[in-house]
Amino acid sequence: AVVTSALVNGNAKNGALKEAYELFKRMRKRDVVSWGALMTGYIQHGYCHAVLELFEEMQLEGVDPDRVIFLCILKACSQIGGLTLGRLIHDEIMRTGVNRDLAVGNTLIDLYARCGSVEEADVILQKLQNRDAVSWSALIAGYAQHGYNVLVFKNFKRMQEEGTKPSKSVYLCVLKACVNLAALAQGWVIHQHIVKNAFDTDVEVGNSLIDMYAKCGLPSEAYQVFRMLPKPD
RNA sequence: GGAUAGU
Repeated sequence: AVVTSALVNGNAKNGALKEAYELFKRMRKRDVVSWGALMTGYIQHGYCHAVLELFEEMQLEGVDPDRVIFLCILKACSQIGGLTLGRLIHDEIMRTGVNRDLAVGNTLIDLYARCGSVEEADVILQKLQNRDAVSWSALIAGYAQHGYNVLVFKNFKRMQEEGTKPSKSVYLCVLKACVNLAALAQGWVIHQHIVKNAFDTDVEVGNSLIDMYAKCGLPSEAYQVFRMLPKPD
């Protein structure tokens, strides 16, 4: 079962989902890891509904979910906006105690934030003892996506106050909030942060800086940033 | 032997 689960995983990750599934079906003793390997393959290729169907099937076989299964289901719910099922899974997670797991906590934050239930996402982050940069970026991305621009800034500040360095994703979200608010002064401050933390050589960050300056009414600075970006050779 | 955030 160990070897076959590894093979299922390999095939599933390479996008050979059919092969992974065939292999999986022929296993005589499938365990929770085999299910998890198959589900992560499906989720990584965007087959959310298939993951939910596999979950039904797994439960019918009497296999108890573990943290990886929960992660897959939560991610599937998050991607399809399945807040109702997500809440049910959340309840089950609370009963099993895996809610203190960092990845599970972060995925719960992502679920609620992405589905627009941002206050619930914030509550989970507050309760997550070992929250990290991913926890904050999941929350902040939710705020940015749903137009809570002021909360993007507030939480950008909060994460730094507790000593967590903003990641590239967070900077992209904050720049997006600057654009939404046409906040040039804020954008300039963020630009200084970005330079100080050496994210300015990153092409995606650079592109967002250009976008921000162009839309906030400072095309000359947009041009400067453009010129500073590394050229392909 | 399977895990979480931006594009």
